[in-house]
Amino acid sequence: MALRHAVLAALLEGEASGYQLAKRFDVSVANFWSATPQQLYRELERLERDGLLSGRVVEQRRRPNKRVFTLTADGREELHAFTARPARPTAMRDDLLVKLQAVDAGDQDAVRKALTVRLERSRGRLDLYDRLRDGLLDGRDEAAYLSEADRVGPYLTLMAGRAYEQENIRWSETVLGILDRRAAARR
Amino acid sequence: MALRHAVLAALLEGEASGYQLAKRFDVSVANFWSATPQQLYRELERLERDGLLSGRVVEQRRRPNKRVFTLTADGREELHAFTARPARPTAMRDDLLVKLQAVDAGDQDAVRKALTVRLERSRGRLDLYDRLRDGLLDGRDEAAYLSEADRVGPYLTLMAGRAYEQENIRWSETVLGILDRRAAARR
DNA sequence: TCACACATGTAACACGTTACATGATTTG
DNA sequence: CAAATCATGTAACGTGTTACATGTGTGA
Repeated sequence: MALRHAVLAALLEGEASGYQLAKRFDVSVANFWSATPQQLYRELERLERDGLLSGRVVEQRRRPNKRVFTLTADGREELHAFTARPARPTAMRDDLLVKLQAVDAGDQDAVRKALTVRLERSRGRLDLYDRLRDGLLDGRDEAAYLSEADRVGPYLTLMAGRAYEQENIRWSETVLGILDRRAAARR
Repeated sequence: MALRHAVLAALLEGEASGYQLAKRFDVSVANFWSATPQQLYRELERLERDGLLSGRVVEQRRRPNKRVFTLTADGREELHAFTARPARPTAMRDDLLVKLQAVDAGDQDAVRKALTVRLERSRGRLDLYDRLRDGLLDGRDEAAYLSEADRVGPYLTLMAGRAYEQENIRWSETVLGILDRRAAARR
């Protein structure tokens, strides 16, 4: 039941329509909670029905109208209560690692290819996170930011994403090296 | 559809019953694909029905009988084909990071508590992975192991788990430090 | 004797994914 | 003129979670 809370947490950044929320998830939230647009539309309806969000239609001239959603007081309370409930251990589910586990009985070249794709993706994400970080810091150093900012949550989750991608890059490079050496030794 | 392939990959280590497979997932597979016993029982039935596994009943004297499953030739082929299909980007879903994102509107102490629980868990997992690694290496160094072993997949995914938990430990410690300093500054 | 490990499942529900549908406007 | 972006959704299906049910054997 944490998609709800990921949505509520994302709306702390300010009101959004389903479409805008999907964008927001793509760039920053996906880092700790990924969701498809369809899930978001469904969840927004439920949250509104349950009184945790309120929606209103914004009429637009050269665009289709949109429905933007804002946290209600109940929504904020629910989010607060959620942070106090015990978190359950995270479930990892990584396609690529299943492939790597089976690499000795699988297609070596395809797995190496998949690793390079992952590596490139991680580099891209890291670049994005660095740019987002620069935007948050806005010239200040980290210590200054942390003592001035009234919200540190988004910064800390961003740093988690950065660390995760950096580790991913290091690990992928190591594994690619190992697989390449083994491939060379087999010829 | 990758639970199937995680099960097939886990059975590369040798035949297992549903119960044994659940244990195997807990200690090593959970690192890249977590699943509940219920999911495993369901999937084992499907895989047998589809001819990718064959099951046989092992009668036991002082224990309930068990059904152990083995990869069939079709199962190995399917696993090979899977390694060659494009992997999709991993979907992160982390409860704790949702809480951290909302920490400024949430219960600070509860979030710090949750972080220490996560930290302890990561330390435990890291210890486990170190012991599993020692078991695999069996006195050899990594280079010797990698050139001698006929399967490197399980070692490489284990190293992914190690790296992930190490990073988690570093990051949790940093974040706890930051939150503690902020809590102190607010008094 | 009490809790834990062995061993297998069912049922109901919640959540996530994929494909499709619609239609306007802006950018190349 | 085509492709991408804005904007919202439905339907069908596949996967994952939770609670429950059952019974034996082993070790503290």
